[in-house]
Amino acid sequence: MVIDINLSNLAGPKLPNPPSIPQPSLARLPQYHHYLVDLEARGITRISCSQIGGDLGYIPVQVRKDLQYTGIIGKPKTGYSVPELIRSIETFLGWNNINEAFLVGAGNLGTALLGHERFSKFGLRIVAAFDTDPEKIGLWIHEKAVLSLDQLSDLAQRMSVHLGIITTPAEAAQAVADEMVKGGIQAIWNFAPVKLRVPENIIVHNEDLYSTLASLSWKLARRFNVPIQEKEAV
Amino acid sequence: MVIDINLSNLAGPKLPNPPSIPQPSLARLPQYHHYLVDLEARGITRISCSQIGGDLGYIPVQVRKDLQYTGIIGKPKTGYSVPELIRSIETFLGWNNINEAFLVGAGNLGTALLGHERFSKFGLRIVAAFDTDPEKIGLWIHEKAVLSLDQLSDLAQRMSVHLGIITTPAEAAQAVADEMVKGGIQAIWNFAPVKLRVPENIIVHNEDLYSTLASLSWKLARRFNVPIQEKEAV
DNA sequence: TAGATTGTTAATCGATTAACAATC
DNA sequence: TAGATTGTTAATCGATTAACAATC
Repeated sequence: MVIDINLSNLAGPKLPNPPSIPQPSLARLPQYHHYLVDLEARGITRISCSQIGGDLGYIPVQVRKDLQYTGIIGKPKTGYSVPELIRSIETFLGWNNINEAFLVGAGNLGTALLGHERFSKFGLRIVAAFDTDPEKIGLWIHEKAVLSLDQLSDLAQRMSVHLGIITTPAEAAQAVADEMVKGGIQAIWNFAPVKLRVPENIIVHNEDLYSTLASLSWKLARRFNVPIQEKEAV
Repeated sequence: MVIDINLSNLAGPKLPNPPSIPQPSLARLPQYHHYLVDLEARGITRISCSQIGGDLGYIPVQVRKDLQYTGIIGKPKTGYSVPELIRSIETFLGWNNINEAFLVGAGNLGTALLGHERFSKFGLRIVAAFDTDPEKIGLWIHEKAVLSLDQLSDLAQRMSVHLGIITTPAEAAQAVADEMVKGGIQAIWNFAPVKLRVPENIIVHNEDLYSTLASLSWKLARRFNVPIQEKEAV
């Protein structure tokens, strides 16, 4: 048995924790999961990579590689056990252990996330919201209290909440992130269109709607405004 | 002058329209844009790649390559003109021409997007919402009417709306996409965690929150449950 | 057994980074 | 001019895909 403990966490300017799975593979796992849960509901117990790939639009090898990262072992000729595969993905992603989270920014988007019950199936429970607007502080949104941002770092420490969600305007995001770090929060899910400056060891994931919007509008513009590109001849 | 018209749009199983800019670069452009607008507001008129990179956490070459795709030309020694660069990015992304969009799924997330005024600065105007829930049809959310999904394809054609936003539950998403395609919609911004099956020529971008959540929970789990990986010795 | 499917190693492809030339 | 910075070509790196071996 080979035990492989990675302690390179504290140093390293580029790889704070060399991921043993490529980011794109990681991002595809929930998609397989969703698909498999649906299969299971329909009573299907075994599945092959080609079948999964065919249904989701990937080539079989890619599916196989992705699934292998979760540690699943398939049987030649018959494929994988659907329930086993589901459990394997859930365990791998840590969806069995609930992460409690604080959300900052009780605007439209924040409210939407607070009301998203389904997150609890995927290891996420938002336990409280925070804001700086006195009109919002004291409200309850989807059964969660809206507290003053001042209380965040203290409460995060006392409740050992280690996940923070930022749904504030861009201008406020950095200050919120600073508060979160002060409170010992380990990971930040950032919906504000800003690159946050945080210590090395804090995990940050951006959900930047404007990036997607940029791609969409570029492609639409390209399609409608006839794709002509001018270049100065040399 | 070299004119380069790309007509490979209709065929090609892999490259429906070979992008002349890598997807990651495209996704970074809005970030530069945001940063530059802020600079401009502070009265700064010229900027170098190393400065931008230093502030946003990229190396200078990468910034330079990204910006070059927009067609901007800089001056050695002095860098780029801030206002020119802003305009260059906006033109490149097509943010000057407004895209009108239909949104389907007037739940929490849909409501949040309907209320997001800032989108209009980035070429997006959501003109109406749709739903199948009779309780919602007829309502007005953030000054936009909620109509019956039945009306979508007809209205999309008559108003030549070519962008659709899906904020329905996973189960409903495919049917909605089908309606959109029927109505002649060209591009879909999909927030449902499902891989949509649409014709080749339809542009689809997924905003899959569960992908991000997967990454976050995997990394958190990895951090807290001591990163030990067992492998069977050979 | 034969053949389908997993598992694994090698080749390809695209994005990032490095090295260097051009220019103000 | 000298030096900073852009522009461009080459090298590197990581993810995807192809080729093939192992196995039920």
